[in-house]
Amino acid sequence: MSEEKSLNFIEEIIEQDLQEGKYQSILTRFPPEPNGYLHIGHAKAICLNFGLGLKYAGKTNLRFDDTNPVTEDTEYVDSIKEDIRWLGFNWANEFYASDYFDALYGYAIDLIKKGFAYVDDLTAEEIAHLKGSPTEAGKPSPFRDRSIDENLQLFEAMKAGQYKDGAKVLRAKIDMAHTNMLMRDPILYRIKHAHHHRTGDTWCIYPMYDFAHGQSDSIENITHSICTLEFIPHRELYDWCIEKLGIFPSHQYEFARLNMTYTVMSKRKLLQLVNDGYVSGWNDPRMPTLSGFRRKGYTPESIRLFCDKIGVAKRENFIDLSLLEFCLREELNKKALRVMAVLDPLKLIISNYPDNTTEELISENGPDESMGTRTLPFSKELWIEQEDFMEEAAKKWFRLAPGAMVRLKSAYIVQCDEFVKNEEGKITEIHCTYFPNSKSGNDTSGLTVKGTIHWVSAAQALTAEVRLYDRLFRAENPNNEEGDFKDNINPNSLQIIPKAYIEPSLQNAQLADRFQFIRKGYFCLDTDSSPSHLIFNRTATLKDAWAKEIKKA
RNA sequence: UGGGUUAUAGUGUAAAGGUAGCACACCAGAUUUUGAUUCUGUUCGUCUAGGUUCGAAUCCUAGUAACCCAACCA
Repeated sequence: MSEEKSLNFIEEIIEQDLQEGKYQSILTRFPPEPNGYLHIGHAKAICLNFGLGLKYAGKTNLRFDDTNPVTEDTEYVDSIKEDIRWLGFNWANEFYASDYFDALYGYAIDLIKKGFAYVDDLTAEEIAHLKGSPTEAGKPSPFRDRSIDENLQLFEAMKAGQYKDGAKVLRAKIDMAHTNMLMRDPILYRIKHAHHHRTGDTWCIYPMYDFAHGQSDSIENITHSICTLEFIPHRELYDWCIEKLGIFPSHQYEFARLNMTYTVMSKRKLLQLVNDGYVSGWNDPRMPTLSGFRRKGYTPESIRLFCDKIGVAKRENFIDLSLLEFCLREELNKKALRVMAVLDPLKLIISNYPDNTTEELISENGPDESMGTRTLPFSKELWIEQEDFMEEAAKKWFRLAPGAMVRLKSAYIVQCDEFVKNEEGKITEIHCTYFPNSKSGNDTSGLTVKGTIHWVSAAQALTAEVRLYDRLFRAENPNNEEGDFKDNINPNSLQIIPKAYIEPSLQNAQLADRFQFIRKGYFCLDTDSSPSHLIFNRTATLKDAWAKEIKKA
């Protein structure tokens, strides 16, 4: 029953490289910039890079691309490491582009000496202006032809801190008329008198991405440097640097980043949601960040499965959020402990059940027998779900209604005799008769019912806060809509139920536990929870055929 | 208007000249002490127009569309 899975285009390249003996083994890297938290799009890149290392008996480095001290911080470094470990991957080495600042500086000197780089005194605006446009060639800077000695001197003075931010830059000398804008004398080094999270105040000049990334790959002997599509134009410059410097030739390959429905993936936008208070933080369960998914109750396995299913290719993609949810349910369905919780309570009184009596019933913890059983208290007064009763039964209604019978999960069959309504027209109580010989597992009543509902014994029920999450955006693609993406935020993305009734066994719930509140969804403890104030997050709903039925009508 | 990249069911992703397959979603049904799970089935696709070939998603020609590139961000 082995299912042969076809290779993605990067695996094909690797297998060919290995076959031809171009490399004995492969080395990949995951290169985040520590200026934000990792999101589900990063998970795709992580699974790809680390997965390749694992699949081909190679290795993968974690390298922080920390060349811009202004936006970077150790808070992000720590969160990124935590998230990668949580996803289940181990890096061979933890490196930083800042580890290579000396080497990079040396490379710059080398380029100057070879006549391939020069110091430019122009302002940012002037440089941009002379750069031309995609359809219009650029013009050379008046400083382009400085002598090698002068460039050397000036660059050293830059490093020594003799100039203010922006006063000078080091540029590559390539071709101001190049069709690739990036090749029009790109900036290699800029002056930033800023404190770096690792090198402190040692440097006041910092290399640009294009002068750091490829060389860092090269220094580490990365064989396959995998990045997203928008870096395609950079490859020419990547290769140019490696060639002019005569260093180890790493190669860059590009794949399409992940896009997903009902969310945004850009770090800039996520940062905005955090800073402007639309969410409680980077790890808000509505965020597409890995820390958000973790808090919401997603498992690393489900995210890895998702990354496996979406594939790797070069074309733009827009993945349905439901695929992620499918992967989640796929796993949780097998693992989650089944328990009962009533979120929107309605009192059910069993008229013919003895007063002041509690019965211990046995219920299975999950579909797999190995998950065992537990006992549940059952008594005369129960809480059931408001939505499980209908005053006038709809078509195909299997639940409670006047005269209707249902099975109380793991307990008895009851029949509704009457109900009580308050002045506002809200149903407050329903009265039933139970059939003593219909006890679950020992049913001799001969009755058959179509519906089974969950319940909690009122006397023994615990209370808990329950947080119900929905998608953060109401538009399938918030980026495509008119106006600001934030205008499309779903106003009902979080619904807090301050007092839900839950079965007593939940008192001992642990953070790592995964539950299915029967018929209501998958839930887990929130990090804010405490034994005296339990808080549960809804990880995902269950598929709901009845909800669909209603929609149709 | 220059350069680059990509086009296969609704969404993804396979098929390396030889039966267009798989997953999710959708729809219909069976089972069910969760209207869950599980199982079965239906519908739906090669960007367009030409050409080569016994045979084209695949090769050729010409179009078209989408995305990326003019940060001292990565």
